[in-house]
Amino acid sequence: MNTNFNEHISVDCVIFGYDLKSLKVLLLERHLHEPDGKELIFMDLTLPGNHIRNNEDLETAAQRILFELTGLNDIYLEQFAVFSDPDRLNNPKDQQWLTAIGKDPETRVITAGFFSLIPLEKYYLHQNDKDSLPDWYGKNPCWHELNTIGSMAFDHARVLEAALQFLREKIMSKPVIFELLPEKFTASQIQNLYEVILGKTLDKRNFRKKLTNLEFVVSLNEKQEGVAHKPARFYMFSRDVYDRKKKEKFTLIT
Amino acid sequence: MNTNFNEHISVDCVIFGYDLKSLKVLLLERHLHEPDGKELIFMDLTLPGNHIRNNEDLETAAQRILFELTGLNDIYLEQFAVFSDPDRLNNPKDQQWLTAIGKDPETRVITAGFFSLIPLEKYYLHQNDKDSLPDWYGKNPCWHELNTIGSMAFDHARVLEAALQFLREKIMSKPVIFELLPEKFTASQIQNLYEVILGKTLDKRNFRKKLTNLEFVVSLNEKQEGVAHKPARFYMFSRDVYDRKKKEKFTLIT
DNA sequence: ACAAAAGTGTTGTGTTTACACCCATGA
DNA sequence: TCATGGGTGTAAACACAACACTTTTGT
Repeated sequence: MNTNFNEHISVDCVIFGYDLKSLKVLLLERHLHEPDGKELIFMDLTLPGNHIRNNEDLETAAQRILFELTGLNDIYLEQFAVFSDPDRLNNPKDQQWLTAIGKDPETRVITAGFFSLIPLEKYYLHQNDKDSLPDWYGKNPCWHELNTIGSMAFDHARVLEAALQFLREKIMSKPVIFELLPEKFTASQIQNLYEVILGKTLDKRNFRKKLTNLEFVVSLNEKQEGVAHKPARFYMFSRDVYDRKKKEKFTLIT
Repeated sequence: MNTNFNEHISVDCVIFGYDLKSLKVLLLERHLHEPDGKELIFMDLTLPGNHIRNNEDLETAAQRILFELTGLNDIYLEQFAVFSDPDRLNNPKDQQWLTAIGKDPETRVITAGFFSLIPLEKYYLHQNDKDSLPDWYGKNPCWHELNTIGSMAFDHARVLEAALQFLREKIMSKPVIFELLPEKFTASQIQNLYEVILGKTLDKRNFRKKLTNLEFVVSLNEKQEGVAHKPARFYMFSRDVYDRKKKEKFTLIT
């Protein structure tokens, strides 16, 4: 087994981030230029992704590719689906692009979707140099608001939609919500996060009742400062306590 | 794109069946003979699986392969995980077998696991002719009790374990349990099925209370006949009603 | 008459929902 | 003193867990 790229298998990463206001997703730009000159033919958006190497696990590949394209390092990644439609790269734009970067547009490629959640404040994206990079390389990694995303490459709109659905189901049964929050967060922040993910509003009093009843959400003796209203108390998630009493079910929402 | 086999991508199917007593899984035998003669070198068990064709969706491939190997036709299949460890085919036995059937044992292969549930009584497996088939072809499809399974090919023990875990989680939130039952079933039959899948016993009265409260489980005016005890009432699952009121949550178990 | 499995209700406890007002801070 | 979001309690409805005896059938 060698370290070449496997031309049939790729990974794509859907990285969700939360800035204490809205849910965002990490995307790159895909550019296509005239073969000779600098003329831009089109630009659209793409998930960070690429082909795996033959000696790599899918997850290792996803970690590597994400790092290469965006500078994000060593973050929790989880595979959530595989996209295997034989026609998934057959839109005219995609065929044109594949041909332009020197690939055989007929090659069958399946992709594994990976998903991750990070608190925006904690990570910095590196910026690559748009103009010196070849067309096959994703440009300008950026966070995008979920509901204002333009045209996407390949079947990435579908991949994103599936990831969002996966996220919605996952937060109902596993404590992944905390991956999106800063270490210390207020009750309203976590409630707002649920609301933006699920797209519905929740009752404040009932939500807080449940929150404060969870033993693994520990209330700190620390409050917001410098806000123009009654300062809110901070909480944090204790994975220790959670692991110790996994049995207790995770129902912040019903 | 062509119809050749893709040497990097395979599918494996974990088909669970229930015979109103215990949970079973569908396996084939993998044989390895001396290159010349009829001498059997080893035999172990394998999930039904094979490589996909380049013009096939993963699910289409799984359907085709399952049919070719076992005769099962047009059954509900769902992808549940991908197995991509670069060393997944590197056990000595597997390397020997791959070489013997004329494959390059160094080729990287990832496999998509598919999973299905069927009521045993409704399906017949075709029997293939062990002795006239080449070694690369799975032999003698059979239902095996889950807790008496011998040595398995490749990483199939892991695949099976993952499928079982997936099933345990899935029955808690989706009405897939009914896929394992005959159209008409009794309360004890469905309770026993939960018990064998989850590996724990449930309270009869509480279970039946919940069962009869589900609007999409309709109670029939029909009873068992010829049993040496009080005959039990039959129920059936109405997908119609379920689809109409998806909102109501699916909790036969807590 | 016996064996075998079906069927059935109550009570205490915890969980969910719905709902409206006062509080602390900075500007 | 105003605007902003923080913070709190109760009652009614419902869901859950624990628990033991009677019924119907075939043999």
